Amino acid sequence: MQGLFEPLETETREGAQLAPVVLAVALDQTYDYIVPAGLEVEPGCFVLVPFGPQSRIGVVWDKSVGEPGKPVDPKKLKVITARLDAPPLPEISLRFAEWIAKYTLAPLGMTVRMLMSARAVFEPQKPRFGVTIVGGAAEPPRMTPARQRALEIAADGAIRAKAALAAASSCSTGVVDGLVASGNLVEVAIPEKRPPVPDPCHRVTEFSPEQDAAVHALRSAVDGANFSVSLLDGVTGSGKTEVYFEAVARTLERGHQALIMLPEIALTDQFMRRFEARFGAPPVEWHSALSGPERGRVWKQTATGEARVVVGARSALFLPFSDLGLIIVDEEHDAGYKQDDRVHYQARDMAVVRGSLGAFPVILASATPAIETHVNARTGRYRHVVLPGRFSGASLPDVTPIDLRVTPPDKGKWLAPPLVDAITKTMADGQQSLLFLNRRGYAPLTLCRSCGHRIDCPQCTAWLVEHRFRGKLHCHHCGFSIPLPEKCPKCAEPGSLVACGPGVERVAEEVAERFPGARVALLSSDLIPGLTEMRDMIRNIEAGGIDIVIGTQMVAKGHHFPNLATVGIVDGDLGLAQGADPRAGERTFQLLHQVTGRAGRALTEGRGYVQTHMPEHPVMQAIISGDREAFLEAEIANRRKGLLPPYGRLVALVVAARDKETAQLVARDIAHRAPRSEKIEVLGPAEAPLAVIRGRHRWRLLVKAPREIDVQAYLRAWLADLPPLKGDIKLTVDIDPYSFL
DNA sequence: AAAAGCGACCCA
DNA sequence: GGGTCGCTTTTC
Repeated sequence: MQGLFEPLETETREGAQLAPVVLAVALDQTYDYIVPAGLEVEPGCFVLVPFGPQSRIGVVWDKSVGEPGKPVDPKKLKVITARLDAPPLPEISLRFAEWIAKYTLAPLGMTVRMLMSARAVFEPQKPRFGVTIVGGAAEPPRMTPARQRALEIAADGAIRAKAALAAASSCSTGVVDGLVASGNLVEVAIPEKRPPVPDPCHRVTEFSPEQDAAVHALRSAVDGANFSVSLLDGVTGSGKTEVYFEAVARTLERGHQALIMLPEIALTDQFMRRFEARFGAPPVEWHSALSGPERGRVWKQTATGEARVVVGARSALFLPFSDLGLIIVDEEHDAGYKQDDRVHYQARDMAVVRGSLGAFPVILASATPAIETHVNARTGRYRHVVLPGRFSGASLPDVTPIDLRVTPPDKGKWLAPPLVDAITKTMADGQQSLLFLNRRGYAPLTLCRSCGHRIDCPQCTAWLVEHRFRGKLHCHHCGFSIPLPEKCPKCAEPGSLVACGPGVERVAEEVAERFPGARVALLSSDLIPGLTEMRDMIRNIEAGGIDIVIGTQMVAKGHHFPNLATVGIVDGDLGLAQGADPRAGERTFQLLHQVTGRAGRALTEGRGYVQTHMPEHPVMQAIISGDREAFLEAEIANRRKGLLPPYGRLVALVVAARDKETAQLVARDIAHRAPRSEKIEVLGPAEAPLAVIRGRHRWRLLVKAPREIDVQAYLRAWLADLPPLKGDIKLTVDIDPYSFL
């Protein structure tokens, strides 16, 4: 609900009214501006203001922020140029921006920037034009078959875009233009189309008794009309989506908006169809693939309340919802919810904050909840809603380890004999197989057989990855690429370069050799040009048009392939090597569990195979036995012992500079200046595992604090006393880091 | 975040 | 002297 804020009280001595304004720049304070006579501004509204030599858009705030007590020189005060007619931000959005800025130590201007992500909202909107029939006009002087067809289609009086009418009557837009010239059609503005309204009663879903209990629990959370967090915990295929749809339905019945967050937009197509089946209308989408005008439209619709249900990526959290009453975070364990550029925030945790500010329930859903979420559910901070078993009688796949020490693949090959046999059998049964390898490209390393040179990135500490389909070597950290060289760049020996190790492209090559008749789909983000192509491919797989799917982690998430019987994990050990990352085990478990869970979701019995060099590793044991609880116990005990999240808090500080010594010295100096504290540990500096990115050397510090400590206050005190950073030195602060590279 | 300000350096 | 380059400072 858009409430009225406290009135603005600041005034100059001459009596002119002042308004504090936050600008979308990296500054942590408001700037006061004179409100010209006759202009009405209220907190949350957007204004155009002069800022130094430039003109910028800002948000009128409801109080001064930063630089306390310092009176502004009245001569410096400038006047607001204009008020923009974009809908003002609701008060909760201002509080949310402040909260995140405080928590992440980002400047307020940067979190406000996230509230202004739809630039089109601030530009004068140009209506789109279309054509419609003119009643009673005389027949055009030269009637042609094409003109005839166009007029017949336009006869219903609807307004259509020129291109749409031309396509419908299979002619060029020239024909349409001709009819406009002859006066039979007229150009009119196309009215903004309103989003269709989802109907909570459109179709009633049949639930099993277990599901019914979960539905009831979530509905009562919505009816509680207050802040609460529920963990909806159920294996893949247990019907989580349909269950939380009922909470959405209840929210709609109570007249509030709902937000459903998904980690990956590629997932949305199947999701949209399920949503539409339940509610009779699609939800409003929000993600990075939207065009500028589309973003503007959605942004406005959330502000006016026309958008009832939004499905979106993490940035949807910053839409100006007028009356949000529920957030669902699907696949809540997914690391994609952590944003690691500009403002470092964890969208799942910020969704909980948003719920608390808006006094409404938040539902976290996952088959493999994050350890943090688990602990919160166990200690009663979150409600734990469990969905046991798979729906429609299908069982979870059996997972068989393939010990690569016992049955290794042939030399230069990557699929071990037992996995090849399983795929052969699956094909013979007319079912689908999925091969998973979380590595893009053809080979992660190219080396020279003659001189031993390994081709690395000139500006990062990383090997160049061969992408054979594109004929290039790429750096996955900075975007550097070179054409695939013919000879060694070091010793110039021709034909001496060899590809080492597998990427998905190489697995696809092996599959094509071994199964010449198979229809193969290769799903890797760098090989798919856009959202449409991705969706077409997924639909093709669903429809059974593919025998073997090969993919990176984008196939692990959420898809439902009814005919998929066998899942093979090419390298189960891949994620476990990341030594310093306390979440490596958990993440590998989640990923492997999600991938193997793709098999046998319909009626077929699913089978999973994990190729590994260490079948005795606890993560592998947990995957093989399916004993999630035992694994969780061990991980939780581990976290508690090591004071790792959620029992302790981590903050990563990274110092980066072009010069290695400078970066190291500054990092050491910063560590040295850390305020003494008995409870807080400052580790490092140590050279980052990815020591150089884009030519900048990086040194890391890790701060470890007990949960109850106000780590932000500690950091603020520490960083405020630091001498200003000179030159190209950059310091980034990452509260609750997810990446340890 | 972006532009103005300012000093260091280069050149003929 | 004029001009450019790169770093620092300022923005109500």
